[in-house]
Amino acid sequence: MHPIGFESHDHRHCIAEGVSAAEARCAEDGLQFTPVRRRVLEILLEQHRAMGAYDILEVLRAEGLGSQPPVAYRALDFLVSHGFAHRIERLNAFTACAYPGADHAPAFLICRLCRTVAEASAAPRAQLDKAAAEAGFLIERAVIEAEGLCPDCRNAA
Amino acid sequence: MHPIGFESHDHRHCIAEGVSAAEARCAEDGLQFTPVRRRVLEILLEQHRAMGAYDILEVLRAEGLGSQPPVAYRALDFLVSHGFAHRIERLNAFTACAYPGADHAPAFLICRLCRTVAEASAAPRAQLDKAAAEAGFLIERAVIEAEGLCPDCRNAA
DNA sequence: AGAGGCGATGTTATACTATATCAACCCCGA
DNA sequence: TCGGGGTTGATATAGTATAACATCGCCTCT
Repeated sequence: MHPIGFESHDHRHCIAEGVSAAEARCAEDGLQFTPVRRRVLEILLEQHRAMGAYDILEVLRAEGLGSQPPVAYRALDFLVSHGFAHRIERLNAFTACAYPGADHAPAFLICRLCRTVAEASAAPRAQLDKAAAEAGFLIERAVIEAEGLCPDCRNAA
Repeated sequence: MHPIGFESHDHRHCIAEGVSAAEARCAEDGLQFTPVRRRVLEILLEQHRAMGAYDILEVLRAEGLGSQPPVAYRALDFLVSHGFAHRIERLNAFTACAYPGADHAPAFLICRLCRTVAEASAAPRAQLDKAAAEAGFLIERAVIEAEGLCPDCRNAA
């Protein structure tokens, strides 16, 4: 409900919590939290920003963790499919999940200038679910993405 | 509110209405409804489906209306920016607007099998607006896209 | 120990989506 | 007639994503 991403906060906490939540879930579910996967999650967690797969690949390459697109895409697919990260469709980019562990239908507030992404957890889905049910449509996955200006860029402009 | 796209209907009506609404708005606002733009809108209107820019380009090419990507993208940009069509971020594709003329924030129900797209007009935005306002975020544009199975594909499966 | 399966990674190649750039054209109004 | 705005034509290139196949390490079953 309350979006995470704009207000100042102890960001080391976000990183630590994101990594350890993923670690725990992987241990619990028998998933492999490999070095590449861990590092990609860390890269995403370093900022509340959307990053393209090729931005991430550049970092991996510099660190000797892989140099070809599939390396980045595979790690991102893993993170997204297990809820540790989200894909921002509007930007063809990715961001770390701000509510790791919570089973949630996220809504994103995306700044078009600095690409900061805030994540609100409780998506306003009531009407959408109702419309879908009436139409006989089975929703498997819904994305809500709002684009605009974050508080900082708003002030700067 | 009520989604358009799945139930059987007189589809010629959709096409006629879509084209004539665009025609009227262009005349009113001094916009040029050129042959390429008209044809692209017609192509989109022919089905309640998301089509990629290159799918459209293929049709244009076969009809001698243009053969290079910018032709399709320019026409699509025009249609989208004036509300005659929508971009489906999830699919990197486009669909004709089902409520031409109405000023609306659309929500989409996208079938992952047949790519049929239904459009619901009244987006459930109250909570999103509230969260954004609290965060000091200025929403300029919001997309809601639900992916799943349409009634037909659901029955088939 | 050896065989086989499974998931992850390495690597090459290629497909798909989108835009920058500049030239040509057309219509209209000054 | 000249110039400007908007549209189109055409070439090139940028950006995003996946297919396909080889290899490796690990675990298990025998």
